[in-house]
Amino acid sequence: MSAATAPAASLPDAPAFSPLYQQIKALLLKGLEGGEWLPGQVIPSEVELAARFRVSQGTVRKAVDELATENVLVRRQGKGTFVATHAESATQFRFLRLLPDDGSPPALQRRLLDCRRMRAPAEVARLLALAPGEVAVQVRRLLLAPQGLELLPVVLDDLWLPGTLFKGLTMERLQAWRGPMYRLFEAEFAVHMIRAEEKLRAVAAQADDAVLLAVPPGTPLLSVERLAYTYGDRPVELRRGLYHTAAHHYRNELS
Amino acid sequence: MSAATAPAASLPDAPAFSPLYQQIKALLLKGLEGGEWLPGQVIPSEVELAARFRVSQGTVRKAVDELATENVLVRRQGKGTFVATHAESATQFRFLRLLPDDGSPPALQRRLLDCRRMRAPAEVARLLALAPGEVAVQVRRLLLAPQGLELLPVVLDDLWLPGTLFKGLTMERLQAWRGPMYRLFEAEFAVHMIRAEEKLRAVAAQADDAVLLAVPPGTPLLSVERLAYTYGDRPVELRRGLYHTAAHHYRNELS
DNA sequence: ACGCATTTGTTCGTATGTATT
DNA sequence: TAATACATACGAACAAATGCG
Repeated sequence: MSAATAPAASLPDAPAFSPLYQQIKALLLKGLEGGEWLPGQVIPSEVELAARFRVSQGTVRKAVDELATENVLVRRQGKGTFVATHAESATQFRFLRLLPDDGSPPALQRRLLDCRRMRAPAEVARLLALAPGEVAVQVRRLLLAPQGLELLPVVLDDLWLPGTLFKGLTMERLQAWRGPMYRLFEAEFAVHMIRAEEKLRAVAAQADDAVLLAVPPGTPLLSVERLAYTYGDRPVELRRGLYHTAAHHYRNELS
Repeated sequence: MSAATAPAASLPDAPAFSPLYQQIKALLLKGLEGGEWLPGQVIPSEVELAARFRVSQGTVRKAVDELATENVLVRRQGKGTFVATHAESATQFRFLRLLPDDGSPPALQRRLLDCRRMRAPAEVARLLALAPGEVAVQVRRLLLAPQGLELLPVVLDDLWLPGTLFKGLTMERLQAWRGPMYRLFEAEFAVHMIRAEEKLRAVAAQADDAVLLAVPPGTPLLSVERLAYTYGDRPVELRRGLYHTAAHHYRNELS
């Protein structure tokens, strides 16, 4: 966006200029990345930040505004500005787009299938920007929806996480945890997901997946491949979900 | 969000208070809805608007800012603020999320299959907020992607439009049109899509759809049901797309 | 090629309103 | 009630991009 009128030669693509509020925004992000303020905590008030960075309150405000619209920060009038967290029920379903067709609120239960450490397969390593052969944690789980008196499997999730970041993530630890998984990652491993990219396609259920999802082999399933990022655009989770969309759908808003 | 501290009784949920800039925003939207400024045109400068509405430039600015982040307006430094349009190549693919797996830019060709006027089926009428039995226009088309030297069908689209708004929309008219369909709607029927909701699921190809998409019956397809809205949250298009996701995927960004 | 007017973009400052504790 | 925080609103000045004479 910036270097449209850049000199025709030499300089690769120098930023060369950045508005003050963008610089402040970058500084705030650095603070968040460095753990100066943790998810759920208040950051200093606008006047304090203005004093610290030697800019006007309005400039701080503009930086915070952008971080708030990106869901990195949350403003609360009269209380302060907080680091976003996956703890609150409001933000609970920020990354879950699967809804029941009947319009009822999502109410999925977890069933943990597996959790193991291993060398990351080449493709996984590439997407997570790991060195070849580096260790990764793989997690498998089912999400089940109440259907009358029963629980029917709806989602089969496969997760890959960098082993260095998730030391000590075990089956027991996951099993014991109540609450959103991303909240566990925040609280126990200091990894906070702020953004994700998803690729969706329709696929046919393989034999083994079909068993777990309790559908006939060949049943059309929605495949959702997610790459989730922390601060600094670092990919830290690869997730492959298979959604059975008989009584649920993936909702998206375009604008 | 507003009436959290409202008096416990009588009033249902009165807005009771709206910031100035929100009122200005509403006035701008009314102007857009009324056709005072058409897609692609400039709106008055910030100072002019400030004078007209008797508020400060900063207040106008905040209203315009919000409309710009909603993609209703587009700001261009040094030139002015413009009404968003589906004409420009930049916004061309705003509502198209299907991308080739190989990362190449989307390059889909159209093939019109059908265009007819008829009474809207009950379900279509309900979603488009039409009176029962009201006339609707149905359009069918294929989107094809170049694959080597051939063209392979990738998307089968089924559209429903309110008949009263789209008088004179014929097969010939569609056939003759070069450019985005939403641009045709803007230019010829004064209907501008600003927002859409999509519901995605995986389905098996029916016999007739399979023929058109050149896939075996039962092939998993991505079903995308879109409801598109104009100003004032009026639904004006129902679209059901079937995507063959063998070499393409639906991309989504979460934040 | 240059400068000028216009328009949005950035930055500052100040005052007041509203929500929370 | 008072203090603190974010929210709204105004005003002013300069920078950067654009288009025109």
